[in-house]
Amino acid sequence: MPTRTAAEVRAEARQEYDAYLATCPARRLLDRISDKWVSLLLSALADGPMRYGDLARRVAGVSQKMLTQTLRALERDGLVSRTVTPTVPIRVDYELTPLGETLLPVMRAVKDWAEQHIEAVDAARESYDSRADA
Amino acid sequence: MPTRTAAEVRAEARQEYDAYLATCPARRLLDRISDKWVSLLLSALADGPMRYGDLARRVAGVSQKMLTQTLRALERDGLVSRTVTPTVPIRVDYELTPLGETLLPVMRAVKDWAEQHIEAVDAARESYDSRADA
DNA sequence: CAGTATCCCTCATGATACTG
DNA sequence: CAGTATCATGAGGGATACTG
Repeated sequence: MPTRTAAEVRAEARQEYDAYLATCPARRLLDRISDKWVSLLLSALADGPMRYGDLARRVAGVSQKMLTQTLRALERDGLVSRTVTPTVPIRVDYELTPLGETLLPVMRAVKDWAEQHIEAVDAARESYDSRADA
Repeated sequence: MPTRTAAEVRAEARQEYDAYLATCPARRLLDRISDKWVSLLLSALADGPMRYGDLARRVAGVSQKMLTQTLRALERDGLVSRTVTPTVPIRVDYELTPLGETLLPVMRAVKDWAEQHIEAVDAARESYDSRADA
């Protein structure tokens, strides 16, 4: 009789794995940029600084909660800067940091692959589905 | 009195937005590669074909459900090929397709950015948190 | 060996309402 | 204007058990 069951061994492997994912740089970057709203906000900010309300309008469909939450995360990671002007009414500007700007080429690489190969993916998908339907 | 409330307008914007996201090539690629297990499987397969059980061991921590589900999705998208050898016991090999291999440079670009800039991100995060804690 | 089927539960997101 | 707080839901993912 083993000291640990197969399930226990796998559970432990998963924990180690999660710990690895939490520290793996590439994984962390993927998690960050693949967030639903991040790429939209970054590309909106690529054109220059924007106010909170401008972003809300530009990225129509985002809730206040997610807009704030996403911007805070980007600010925390040093990718976006937040500037408060304590006028009345208050004014807050968001802007890409130099670090944030270095991310744009990576986003572009993703976009380029997608635009070049998405048709092949769609064709493969259609082919797969037609086989499955048969 | 407006025909549509602000909430209705936003709800409609979200729908249009979701439709846009569903077709946007770059978005779809991001969704695909940022899936929790995809990058692991792709890099495992980058070294050559692997059997189902090999992948399960190599990517320790993945459940059978997610392993199968992820492989099926990759196969459907034409990124991975699945070859069944109906011996007893059955044997199934997975392998990157040529299309799947074109994805590796993109993954490398992500990895390179991460390795070059992750320290800056960590520093920003620490700085942000120490401010917040104050 | 390589899956499929089922249940369950957490977490992320969104809607809504309120505030400095 | 630019948020914060609270609540609800639903989809993703895991554990477990079963199968060709």
